[in-house]
Amino acid sequence: MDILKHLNSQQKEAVTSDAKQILVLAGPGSGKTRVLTQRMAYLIYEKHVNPYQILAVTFTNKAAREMIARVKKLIHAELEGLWLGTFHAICARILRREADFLPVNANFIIMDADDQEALVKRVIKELGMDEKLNNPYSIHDAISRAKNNLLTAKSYTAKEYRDEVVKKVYVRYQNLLESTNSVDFDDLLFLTVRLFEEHADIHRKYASRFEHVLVDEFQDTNLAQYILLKQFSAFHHNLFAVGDEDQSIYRWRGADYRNIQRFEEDFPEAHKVLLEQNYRSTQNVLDAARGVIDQNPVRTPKALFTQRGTGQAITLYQAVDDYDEAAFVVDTIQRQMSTGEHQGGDFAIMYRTNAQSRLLEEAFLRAQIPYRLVGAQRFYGRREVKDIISFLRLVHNPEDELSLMRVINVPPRGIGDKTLIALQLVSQQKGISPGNILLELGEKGQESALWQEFSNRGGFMLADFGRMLVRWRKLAENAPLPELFDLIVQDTDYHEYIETAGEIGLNRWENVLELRRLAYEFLDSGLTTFLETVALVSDQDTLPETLNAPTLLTLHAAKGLEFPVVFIVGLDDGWLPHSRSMDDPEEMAEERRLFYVGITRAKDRLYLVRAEQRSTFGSFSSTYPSRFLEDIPENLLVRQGMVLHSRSKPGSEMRWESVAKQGPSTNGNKPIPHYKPGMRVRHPQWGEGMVIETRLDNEDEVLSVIFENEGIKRLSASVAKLEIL
DNA sequence: AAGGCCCTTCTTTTT
DNA sequence: GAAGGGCCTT
Repeated sequence: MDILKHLNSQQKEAVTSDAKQILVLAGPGSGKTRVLTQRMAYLIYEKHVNPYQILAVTFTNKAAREMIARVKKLIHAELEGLWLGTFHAICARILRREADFLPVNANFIIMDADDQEALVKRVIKELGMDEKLNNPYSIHDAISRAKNNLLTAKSYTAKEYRDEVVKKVYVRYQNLLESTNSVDFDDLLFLTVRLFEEHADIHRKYASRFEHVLVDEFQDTNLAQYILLKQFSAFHHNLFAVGDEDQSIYRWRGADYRNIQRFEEDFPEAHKVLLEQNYRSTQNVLDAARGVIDQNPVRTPKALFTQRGTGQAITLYQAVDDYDEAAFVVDTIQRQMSTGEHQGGDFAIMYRTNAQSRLLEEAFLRAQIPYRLVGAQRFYGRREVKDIISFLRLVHNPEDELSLMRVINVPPRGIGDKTLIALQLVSQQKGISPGNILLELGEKGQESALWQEFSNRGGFMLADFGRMLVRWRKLAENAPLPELFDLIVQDTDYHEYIETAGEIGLNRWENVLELRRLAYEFLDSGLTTFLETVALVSDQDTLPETLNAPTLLTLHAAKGLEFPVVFIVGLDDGWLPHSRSMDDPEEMAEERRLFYVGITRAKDRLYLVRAEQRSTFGSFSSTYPSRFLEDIPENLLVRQGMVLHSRSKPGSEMRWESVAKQGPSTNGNKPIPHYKPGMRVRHPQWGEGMVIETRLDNEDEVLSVIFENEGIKRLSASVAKLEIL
């Protein structure tokens, strides 16, 4: 039977096992996704399990989509009724169906990270606490952790003063969520667990349906998710988990790789399979990865091997500074693309923090090489995108106060502090939510009993906005989403608003159009689905699949992906490992796993890059090489770039290959600055501009020029054909 | 009410 | 080196 054809014996063992609980410990590149998809195909095709009775959980929507496609291909059939998605998406689906038993109704809004923090901030203010002393981020973090450990506000125990603060905020925070018909990310899981605990009949309904439960990336489940898995499989007890302790990188989000050990304790009969053959990387890459991960104390030892041969040496490039780091990456890519050795999509550049992408992006722009940037936050966190989504959320759920407050005066429509205070006051007195007050004013205008509660001017302004809201809601009832989208943009003059905002170089309107394009994909499914999808997108979901270009992404976002050529940049102590992880051994171990994940993404070629100096907000500071670099056997490495100076450890004899820079400007001439700040110049594409800064970078001159229509651009004098005016 | 200016403060990772 | 907050002026 061809479903099993391309499997090795360990994989086959996992796919066809008759055991009820199966734990597959799968090293990187060992065919974990393949095992998962073939297992599903095997169950359906061979064991005649109805897809309707299968539940599979992945970590990203992208992984879910890919998995569905692969299973379909294997069995040449549709997968009617199969449930496959992220924990959050699956829980949202259940909660909407069973909303009768929840503190919110089926139209609930899902709060994203920004919303959550804003809400916490609001509560802190409301309770008269000092924001400086009670960092909203960390309080929200504590609340989130509590929820992931299944602690309600009531059951949250306060041992120290800080816990009391958290508890107080938690109570009010949860109240606000309920009264505005919202849930946060963590509630999706927590409410489902409680729903099952408190309603045996509902629990039975789902548990008896799901004859087989499968889960990917099991090492990154938190307590709530682990309990959910047990609940889902409580009737048939068929639980198939795939994971790898060494790739656990979400501890800070409540994930606990010890769930793997817990699984073995909870299900002593479980069948355990180790996948150790790696099909992805060369031996050199695997040896480097192993050198790094072997330093972690608590782990199941795995003997990863490959038949792909030794492969090329790993390049360790030491840059002068972070500009040089970016230049090295882009030069190397440019060279390998021009020789035809690789195409754009073969490359990935990974870093620890999102901020590190900036210089890389600029370098790619300068070299005129398109690139793909992975990161949902970068799009959905944009002000204009959040604004439009807030309007839509308001249409969907007028009680969503956070959205209302966000956009009630965007663009400015004369609703200021005074009017808002009045609105809050009336809302409290009458027990009507601000959104519903607006709707009432919008519908009845001066006829409304509420009219007299407001000042003349305030009343008119609020009623104006209310009228728009009423109109939008009416349209939303039967018109397709893009039509609603357009009406909102039109009614609010949003285009004009962002175009006249006077910010240079920001293509805000393009982001709005991009969001509109996205809305088109929801012609049939409508507003609710759109908002839910938007709330639950993961970073990896934003990877433009069709563009064959180098990919920029964080190490976290890299999990589960692979690339022929991988650059890991910023290998300096304080960046990787990150400075925030320095004083906790558990966090340090996680940083190491993060590096391990990065290394093992590489199929053929691995570049490790660090910079002797980095600009951390404005000022340059020197760095030390990442401590993890010491754990890579020297014989795997070829060192390039600048020579380590006195700060390197005495006695560590290192071979450095001095390489001529092969940028476009290698001509041996000593550079003389040609440009001065204040000069007027003309660029062939961008037109006239003024030089605001120049600096000599290796053999080239780097200019910052402000263009009339393009804003500030950084360019290299040797590449940009500038004309001095 | 709104916009401009200067100040600080901060930057992990994300479903 | 950006973004938000506070304070000023119009």
